[in-house]
Amino acid sequence: MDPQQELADLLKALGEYNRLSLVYRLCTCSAPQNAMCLCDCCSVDASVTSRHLKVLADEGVVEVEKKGRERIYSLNRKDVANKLRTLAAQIEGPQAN
Amino acid sequence: MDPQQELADLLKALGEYNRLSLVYRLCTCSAPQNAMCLCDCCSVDASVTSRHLKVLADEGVVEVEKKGRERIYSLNRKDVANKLRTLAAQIEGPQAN
DNA sequence: GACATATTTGCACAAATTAGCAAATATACG
DNA sequence: CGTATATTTGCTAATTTGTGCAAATATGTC
Repeated sequence: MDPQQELADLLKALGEYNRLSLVYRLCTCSAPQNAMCLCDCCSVDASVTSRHLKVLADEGVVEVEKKGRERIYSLNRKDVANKLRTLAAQIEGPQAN
Repeated sequence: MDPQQELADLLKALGEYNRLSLVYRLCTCSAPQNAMCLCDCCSVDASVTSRHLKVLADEGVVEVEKKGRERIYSLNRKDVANKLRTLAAQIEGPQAN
């Protein structure tokens, strides 16, 4: 797919309050979390959290691992950070002073 | 306003294809551009470009300067780049290796 | 098997978003 | 003043998005 479209989709995925809350939550937790635990950080129905997490997973922001009846989520830290930094560098332009 | 909400709004502003096109266009142009020139990079009506530029301006992504009947747009390079890098650092977490 | 917990899915709905077109506004220029 | 160019604004339509609730699915436990 168009890389620009992919980046736009990533930014859109991050650009929603509750999804960003989920990401922040995963940032600060050293251990991966299951969906119900993550559900606490945004005051919405569990089904909504489930859908938000799916969006984040589809965009590669989070990784999912099945563990019994739970889904354990963790951040794709390096990958997302690199994409954001690449964009930052492009926006900042050649001169870095 | 809630800083998390502000960041979400910034990311949402960047997370739309045509707006991201405008940002990229402003990235690569060394000189600031007026709206009609910027209009070329996304195949939409001028009024749509105008609205997209307003969104970007409201989020502090671009600066506007009136010059005659034109509006000259330029990127807030440092500011946007810093915000993206801050988020990248948070997502990446403590270990930077 | 019966039941509890975790998560997803179907459906409905309200709100937000994007887009286009025509009209309005602002400014330059003859 | 009349006209051309640049940009914004009002209106509308189509689409997407976020949400909640109930039902379905998946898995663990007794």
